[in-house]
Amino acid sequence: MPGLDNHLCFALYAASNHMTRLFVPFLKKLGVTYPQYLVLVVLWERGARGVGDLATALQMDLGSLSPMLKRLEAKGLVTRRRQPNDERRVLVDLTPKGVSLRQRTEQMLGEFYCFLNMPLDELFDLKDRLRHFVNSAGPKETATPPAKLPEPAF
Amino acid sequence: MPGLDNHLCFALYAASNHMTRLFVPFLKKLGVTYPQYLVLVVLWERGARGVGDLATALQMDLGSLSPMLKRLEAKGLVTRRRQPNDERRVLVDLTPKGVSLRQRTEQMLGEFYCFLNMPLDELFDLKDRLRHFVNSAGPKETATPPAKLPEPAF
DNA sequence: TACAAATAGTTTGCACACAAAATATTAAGA
DNA sequence: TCTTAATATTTTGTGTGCAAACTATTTGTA
Repeated sequence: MPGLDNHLCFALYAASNHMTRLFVPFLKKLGVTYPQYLVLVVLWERGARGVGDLATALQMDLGSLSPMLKRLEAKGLVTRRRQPNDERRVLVDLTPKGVSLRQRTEQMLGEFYCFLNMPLDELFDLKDRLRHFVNSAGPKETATPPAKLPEPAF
Repeated sequence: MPGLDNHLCFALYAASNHMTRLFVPFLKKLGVTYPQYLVLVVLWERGARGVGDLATALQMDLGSLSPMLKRLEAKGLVTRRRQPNDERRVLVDLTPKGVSLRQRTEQMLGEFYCFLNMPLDELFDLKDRLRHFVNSAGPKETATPPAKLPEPAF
Protein backbone atom coordinates (compact mmCIF):
# COMPACT_ATOMS: atom_id res chain seq x y z
CA MET A 1 0.00 0.00 0.00
CA PRO A 2 1.67 3.23 -1.15
CA GLY A 3 1.89 6.03 1.40
CA LEU A 4 0.22 9.36 0.83
CA ASP A 5 3.37 10.82 -0.71
CA ASN A 6 3.50 8.09 -3.32
CA HIS A 7 0.00 8.77 -4.60
CA LEU A 8 -0.11 10.59 -7.92
CA CYS A 9 -3.76 11.34 -7.24
CA PHE A 10 -2.84 13.18 -4.06
CA ALA A 11 -0.05 15.08 -5.79
CA LEU A 12 -2.55 16.28 -8.39
CA TYR A 13 -5.13 17.12 -5.75
CA ALA A 14 -2.62 19.04 -3.63
CA ALA A 15 -1.01 20.87 -6.56
CA SER A 16 -4.32 21.94 -8.04
CA ASN A 17 -5.56 23.24 -4.71
CA HIS A 18 -2.22 24.91 -4.08
CA MET A 19 -2.42 26.74 -7.38
CA THR A 20 -5.96 27.85 -6.58
CA ARG A 21 -4.92 29.21 -3.22
CA LEU A 22 -2.05 31.15 -4.81
CA PHE A 23 -4.11 32.47 -7.71
CA VAL A 24 -7.39 33.41 -6.04
CA PRO A 25 -6.07 36.51 -4.25
CA PHE A 26 -5.06 37.89 -7.65
CA LEU A 27 -8.41 36.99 -9.19
CA LYS A 28 -10.17 38.78 -6.37
CA LYS A 29 -8.92 42.06 -7.85
CA LEU A 30 -10.90 41.16 -10.98
CA GLY A 31 -13.94 40.11 -8.98
CA VAL A 32 -14.20 36.60 -10.44
CA THR A 33 -13.61 33.07 -9.19
CA TYR A 34 -11.12 30.59 -10.60
CA PRO A 35 -13.48 28.66 -12.92
CA GLN A 36 -15.21 31.90 -13.89
CA TYR A 37 -11.82 33.22 -14.98
CA LEU A 38 -11.31 30.16 -17.17
CA VAL A 39 -14.62 30.84 -18.91
CA LEU A 40 -13.50 34.38 -19.64
CA VAL A 41 -10.18 33.11 -21.05
CA VAL A 42 -12.06 30.96 -23.55
CA LEU A 43 -14.36 33.81 -24.56
CA TRP A 44 -11.46 36.25 -24.92
CA GLU A 45 -9.55 33.76 -27.02
CA ARG A 46 -12.30 32.28 -29.17
CA GLY A 47 -15.25 34.66 -29.03
CA ALA A 48 -18.91 33.89 -28.35
CA ARG A 49 -19.64 30.24 -27.68
CA GLY A 50 -22.52 27.94 -26.82
CA VAL A 51 -22.78 26.56 -23.29
CA GLY A 52 -21.86 23.08 -24.46
CA ASP A 53 -18.84 24.36 -26.41
CA LEU A 54 -17.55 26.04 -23.26
CA ALA A 55 -18.11 22.86 -21.26
CA THR A 56 -16.12 20.86 -23.81
CA ALA A 57 -13.27 23.38 -23.96
CA LEU A 58 -13.01 23.55 -20.17
CA GLN A 59 -13.63 19.83 -19.58
CA MET A 60 -16.30 21.06 -17.22
CA ASP A 61 -19.71 19.67 -16.37
CA LEU A 62 -22.76 21.35 -17.86
CA GLY A 63 -24.42 21.21 -14.46
CA SER A 64 -21.59 23.27 -12.99
CA LEU A 65 -21.31 25.62 -15.91
CA SER A 66 -24.96 26.54 -16.24
CA PRO A 67 -25.37 28.33 -12.89
CA MET A 68 -21.84 29.72 -13.17
CA LEU A 69 -22.73 31.53 -16.39
CA LYS A 70 -25.70 33.07 -14.66
CA ARG A 71 -23.37 34.43 -11.98
CA LEU A 72 -21.10 35.86 -14.68
CA GLU A 73 -24.19 37.40 -16.26
CA ALA A 74 -25.24 38.83 -12.89
CA LYS A 75 -21.81 40.45 -12.65
CA GLY A 76 -22.41 42.07 -16.03
CA LEU A 77 -19.50 40.30 -17.71
CA VAL A 78 -21.36 38.09 -20.21
CA THR A 79 -24.72 37.83 -21.94
CA ARG A 80 -26.76 34.66 -22.50
CA ARG A 81 -29.33 34.40 -25.24
CA ARG A 82 -31.10 31.61 -27.08
CA GLN A 83 -30.14 31.11 -30.71
CA PRO A 84 -33.04 32.14 -32.97
CA ASN A 85 -32.35 29.35 -35.46
CA ASP A 86 -32.03 26.67 -32.76
CA GLU A 87 -33.88 27.51 -29.59
CA ARG A 88 -32.11 24.74 -27.70
CA ARG A 89 -28.76 26.46 -27.84
CA VAL A 90 -27.71 29.36 -25.60
CA LEU A 91 -25.00 31.66 -26.91
CA VAL A 92 -22.66 33.15 -24.33
CA ASP A 93 -20.91 36.38 -25.26
CA LEU A 94 -18.81 39.02 -23.55
CA THR A 95 -20.27 42.37 -22.58
CA PRO A 96 -18.13 45.51 -23.11
CA LYS A 97 -17.33 45.25 -19.42
CA GLY A 98 -16.24 41.65 -19.93
CA VAL A 99 -14.07 42.63 -22.89
CA SER A 100 -12.44 45.48 -21.00
CA LEU A 101 -11.51 43.19 -18.10
CA ARG A 102 -8.96 41.57 -20.40
CA GLN A 103 -6.54 44.49 -20.08
CA ARG A 104 -6.44 44.38 -16.30
CA THR A 105 -6.11 40.61 -16.43
CA GLU A 106 -3.07 40.84 -18.67
CA GLN A 107 -1.27 42.97 -16.14
CA MET A 108 -2.41 40.82 -13.22
CA LEU A 109 -1.02 37.72 -14.93
CA GLY A 110 2.38 39.33 -15.20
CA GLU A 111 2.35 40.07 -11.50
CA PHE A 112 1.18 36.57 -10.73
CA TYR A 113 3.87 34.75 -12.69
CA CYS A 114 6.40 36.99 -10.99
CA PHE A 115 4.84 36.06 -7.65
CA LEU A 116 5.06 32.34 -8.49
CA ASN A 117 8.81 32.80 -8.54
CA MET A 118 9.63 29.75 -10.65
CA PRO A 119 11.54 29.37 -13.92
CA LEU A 120 9.11 29.73 -16.81
CA ASP A 121 10.46 26.67 -18.58
CA GLU A 122 9.69 24.55 -15.53
CA LEU A 123 6.11 25.80 -15.52
CA PHE A 124 5.76 25.12 -19.24
CA ASP A 125 7.26 21.69 -18.88
CA LEU A 126 4.89 20.79 -16.08
CA LYS A 127 1.96 22.08 -18.10
CA ASP A 128 2.93 19.89 -21.06
CA ARG A 129 3.31 16.81 -18.90
CA LEU A 130 -0.10 17.41 -17.39
CA ARG A 131 -1.63 17.72 -20.83
CA HIS A 132 0.06 14.51 -21.86
CA PHE A 133 -1.35 12.79 -18.78
CA VAL A 134 -4.90 13.92 -19.55
CA ASN A 135 -4.54 12.76 -23.14
CA SER A 136 -2.98 9.41 -22.28
CA ALA A 137 -4.34 8.16 -18.95
CA GLY A 138 -7.41 6.01 -19.03
CA PRO A 139 -9.01 3.54 -21.37
CA LYS A 140 -7.70 3.57 -24.91
CA GLU A 141 -10.01 5.23 -27.41
CA THR A 142 -11.51 2.64 -29.75
CA ALA A 143 -11.76 3.44 -33.44
CA THR A 144 -15.53 3.30 -33.12
CA PRO A 145 -16.26 4.59 -29.64
CA PRO A 146 -18.77 2.51 -27.71
CA ALA A 147 -22.34 3.75 -27.54
CA LYS A 148 -22.23 4.71 -23.89
CA LEU A 149 -19.44 4.62 -21.33
CA PRO A 150 -16.11 2.80 -21.54
CA GLU A 151 -16.85 1.08 -18.22
CA PRO A 152 -13.78 0.33 -16.11
CA ALA A 153 -14.78 -3.32 -16.15
CA PHE A 154 -12.60 -6.11 -14.80
CA MET B 1 -2.69 37.09 -23.13
CA PRO B 2 -2.00 33.34 -23.10
CA GLY B 3 -4.68 31.09 -24.53
CA LEU B 4 -6.39 28.48 -22.39
CA ASP B 5 -3.92 25.80 -23.48
CA ASN B 6 -1.00 27.87 -22.25
CA HIS B 7 -2.35 28.24 -18.74
CA LEU B 8 -0.62 26.05 -16.18
CA CYS B 9 -3.51 26.69 -13.83
CA PHE B 10 -5.94 25.18 -16.35
CA ALA B 11 -3.68 22.19 -16.95
CA LEU B 12 -3.65 21.52 -13.20
CA TYR B 13 -7.38 22.04 -12.93
CA ALA B 14 -8.12 19.74 -15.87
CA ALA B 15 -5.65 17.03 -14.84
CA SER B 16 -6.88 16.94 -11.26
CA ASN B 17 -10.50 16.68 -12.34
CA HIS B 18 -9.55 14.08 -14.95
CA MET B 19 -7.88 11.95 -12.32
CA THR B 20 -10.93 12.25 -10.09
CA ARG B 21 -13.25 11.14 -12.87
CA LEU B 22 -11.04 8.12 -13.59
CA PHE B 23 -10.58 7.15 -9.95
CA VAL B 24 -14.05 7.66 -8.49
CA PRO B 25 -15.64 4.60 -10.16
CA PHE B 26 -13.02 2.46 -8.41
CA LEU B 27 -13.54 4.20 -5.08
CA LYS B 28 -17.25 3.58 -5.39
CA LYS B 29 -16.54 -0.11 -4.78
CA LEU B 30 -15.11 0.91 -1.41
CA GLY B 31 -18.01 3.25 -0.66
CA VAL B 32 -15.90 6.35 -0.09
CA THR B 33 -15.28 9.61 -1.91
CA TYR B 34 -11.94 10.84 -3.20
CA PRO B 35 -10.98 13.08 -0.24
CA GLN B 36 -12.37 10.52 2.19
CA TYR B 37 -10.03 7.97 0.63
CA LEU B 38 -7.08 10.29 1.23
CA VAL B 39 -7.97 10.53 4.92
CA LEU B 40 -8.00 6.75 5.15
CA VAL B 41 -4.57 6.57 3.46
CA VAL B 42 -3.12 8.84 6.14
CA LEU B 43 -4.70 6.85 8.95
CA TRP B 44 -3.55 3.52 7.47
CA GLU B 45 -0.04 4.85 7.07
CA ARG B 46 0.42 6.86 10.24
CA GLY B 47 -2.22 5.69 12.71
CA ALA B 48 -4.62 7.78 14.80
CA ARG B 49 -4.30 11.53 14.28
CA GLY B 50 -5.86 14.76 15.44
CA VAL B 51 -8.14 16.67 13.07
CA GLY B 52 -5.56 19.40 12.61
CA ASP B 53 -2.79 16.89 11.88
CA LEU B 54 -4.92 15.36 9.15
CA ALA B 55 -5.63 18.78 7.71
CA THR B 56 -1.91 19.57 7.61
CA ALA B 57 -0.96 16.24 6.05
CA LEU B 58 -3.64 16.55 3.39
CA GLN B 59 -3.19 20.29 2.84
CA MET B 60 -6.92 20.41 3.41
CA ASP B 61 -9.10 23.02 5.06
CA LEU B 62 -10.37 22.31 8.58
CA GLY B 63 -13.79 23.52 7.51
CA SER B 64 -13.90 20.84 4.82
CA LEU B 65 -12.38 18.14 6.95
CA SER B 66 -14.60 18.51 9.99
CA PRO B 67 -17.90 17.47 8.37
CA MET B 68 -16.08 14.92 6.21
CA LEU B 69 -14.85 13.08 9.28
CA LYS B 70 -18.41 12.93 10.56
CA ARG B 71 -19.44 11.27 7.32
CA LEU B 72 -16.60 8.75 7.68
CA GLU B 73 -17.79 8.16 11.22
CA ALA B 74 -21.37 7.70 10.00
CA LYS B 75 -20.06 5.04 7.59
CA GLY B 76 -18.48 3.26 10.54
CA LEU B 77 -14.92 3.62 9.24
CA VAL B 78 -13.45 5.95 11.89
CA THR B 79 -14.08 7.10 15.45
CA ARG B 80 -13.80 10.65 16.79
CA ARG B 81 -13.20 11.39 20.44
CA ARG B 82 -11.95 14.31 22.50
CA GLN B 83 -8.54 13.94 24.10
CA PRO B 84 -8.93 13.65 27.88
CA ASN B 85 -5.77 15.66 28.58
CA ASP B 86 -6.70 18.42 26.09
CA GLU B 87 -10.40 18.73 25.48
CA ARG B 88 -9.82 20.95 22.49
CA ARG B 89 -8.31 18.18 20.42
CA VAL B 90 -10.28 15.46 18.65
CA LEU B 91 -8.50 12.20 17.91
CA VAL B 92 -9.53 10.38 14.76
CA ASP B 93 -8.89 6.63 14.62
CA LEU B 94 -9.80 3.71 12.39
CA THR B 95 -12.52 1.25 13.36
CA PRO B 96 -11.92 -2.48 12.66
CA LYS B 97 -14.08 -1.94 9.57
CA GLY B 98 -11.85 0.94 8.55
CA VAL B 99 -8.73 -1.17 9.06
CA SER B 100 -10.11 -4.07 7.08
CA LEU B 101 -10.92 -1.85 4.12
CA ARG B 102 -7.19 -1.57 3.50
CA GLN B 103 -6.99 -5.06 1.99
CA ARG B 104 -9.67 -4.43 -0.62
CA THR B 105 -8.10 -1.06 -1.38
CA GLU B 106 -4.75 -2.65 -2.08
CA GLN B 107 -6.28 -4.88 -4.74
CA MET B 108 -8.35 -2.05 -6.18
CA LEU B 109 -5.22 0.09 -6.58
CA GLY B 110 -3.60 -2.62 -8.65
CA GLU B 111 -6.57 -2.70 -10.95
CA PHE B 112 -6.64 1.07 -11.16
CA TYR B 113 -3.00 1.51 -12.13
CA CYS B 114 -3.52 -1.16 -14.76
CA PHE B 115 -6.57 0.77 -15.95
CA LEU B 116 -4.56 3.99 -16.17
CA ASN B 117 -2.47 2.29 -18.82
CA MET B 118 0.59 4.50 -18.50
CA PRO B 119 4.24 3.68 -17.78
CA LEU B 120 4.80 3.72 -14.04
CA ASP B 121 7.94 5.83 -14.33
CA GLU B 122 5.97 8.52 -16.13
CA LEU B 123 3.44 8.59 -13.32
CA PHE B 124 6.18 8.77 -10.70
CA ASP B 125 7.98 11.48 -12.58
CA LEU B 126 4.84 13.57 -12.86
CA LYS B 127 4.15 13.07 -9.17
CA ASP B 128 7.63 14.30 -8.25
CA ARG B 129 7.33 17.36 -10.46
CA LEU B 130 4.01 18.22 -8.87
CA ARG B 131 5.51 17.91 -5.41
CA HIS B 132 8.36 20.14 -6.48
CA PHE B 133 5.87 22.69 -7.76
CA VAL B 134 3.96 22.74 -4.48
CA ASN B 135 7.19 23.13 -2.52
CA SER B 136 8.63 25.83 -4.77
CA ALA B 137 5.83 27.98 -6.17
CA GLY B 138 4.80 31.01 -4.20
CA PRO B 139 6.42 33.48 -1.87
CA LYS B 140 9.76 32.43 -0.47
CA GLU B 141 9.64 31.32 3.15
CA THR B 142 11.32 33.88 5.35
CA ALA B 143 13.62 32.67 8.13
CA THR B 144 11.23 34.14 10.66
CA PRO B 145 7.79 33.76 9.11
CA PRO B 146 5.60 36.86 9.38
CA ALA B 147 2.96 36.97 12.08
CA LYS B 148 0.01 36.62 9.71
CA LEU B 149 -0.20 36.08 5.97
CA PRO B 150 2.54 36.53 3.38
CA GLU B 151 0.29 38.92 1.48
CA PRO B 152 0.80 38.90 -2.32
CA ALA B 153 1.40 42.62 -2.13
CA PHE B 154 2.62 44.70 -5.06
C1' DT C 1 -47.62 14.31 -40.54
C1' DA C 2 -47.05 11.95 -36.16
C1' DC C 3 -43.90 10.21 -32.91
C1' DA C 4 -39.77 8.28 -30.98
C1' DA C 5 -34.94 9.41 -30.44
C1' DA C 6 -31.37 12.69 -30.17
C1' DT C 7 -29.64 17.16 -28.60
C1' DA C 8 -29.00 21.37 -25.52
C1' DG C 9 -29.64 23.29 -21.12
C1' DT C 10 -31.48 23.64 -16.52
C1' DT C 11 -32.53 21.88 -11.98
C1' DT C 12 -31.76 19.10 -7.83
C1' DG C 13 -29.10 16.83 -4.34
C1' DC C 14 -24.82 15.64 -2.15
C1' DA C 15 -19.94 16.43 -1.18
C1' DC C 16 -16.25 19.21 -1.06
C1' DA C 17 -13.11 23.93 -0.76
C1' DC C 18 -12.60 27.85 1.62
C1' DA C 19 -13.34 32.33 4.13
C1' DA C 20 -15.22 34.16 8.18
C1' DA C 21 -17.51 33.92 12.41
C1' DA C 22 -18.53 31.27 16.51
C1' DT C 23 -17.41 28.02 20.39
C1' DA C 24 -14.67 25.84 23.71
C1' DT C 25 -10.50 24.94 26.07
C1' DT C 26 -5.84 25.87 27.46
C1' DA C 27 -1.82 28.84 28.08
C1' DA C 28 0.29 33.29 29.43
C1' DG C 29 0.82 37.68 31.46
C1' DA C 30 -0.40 41.52 34.77
C1' DT D 1 -5.93 34.66 40.41
C1' DC D 2 -8.10 37.13 36.71
C1' DT D 3 -8.01 38.47 32.28
C1' DT D 4 -6.42 38.14 27.77
C1' DA D 5 -4.38 35.75 24.09
C1' DA D 6 -3.58 31.54 21.70
C1' DT D 7 -5.14 27.02 20.11
C1' DA D 8 -8.40 23.43 18.22
C1' DT D 9 -12.48 22.56 16.19
C1' DT D 10 -17.15 23.49 14.51
C1' DT D 11 -20.53 26.18 12.03
C1' DT D 12 -22.26 29.11 8.28
C1' DG D 13 -22.50 30.84 3.64
C1' DT D 14 -21.05 30.93 -1.26
C1' DG D 15 -19.29 28.59 -5.24
C1' DT D 16 -18.06 24.75 -7.59
C1' DG D 17 -18.03 19.32 -9.44
C1' DC D 18 -20.78 15.84 -10.76
C1' DA D 19 -24.62 12.40 -11.27
C1' DA D 20 -29.37 12.03 -12.24
C1' DA D 21 -33.74 13.69 -13.37
C1' DC D 22 -36.24 17.05 -15.99
C1' DT D 23 -37.65 20.45 -19.79
C1' DA D 24 -37.64 22.08 -24.30
C1' DT D 25 -36.43 21.87 -29.06
C1' DT D 26 -35.05 19.59 -33.17
C1' DT D 27 -34.16 15.60 -36.05
C1' DG D 28 -35.07 11.14 -38.01
C1' DT D 29 -38.27 7.91 -39.60
C1' DA D 30 -42.30 5.23 -40.58
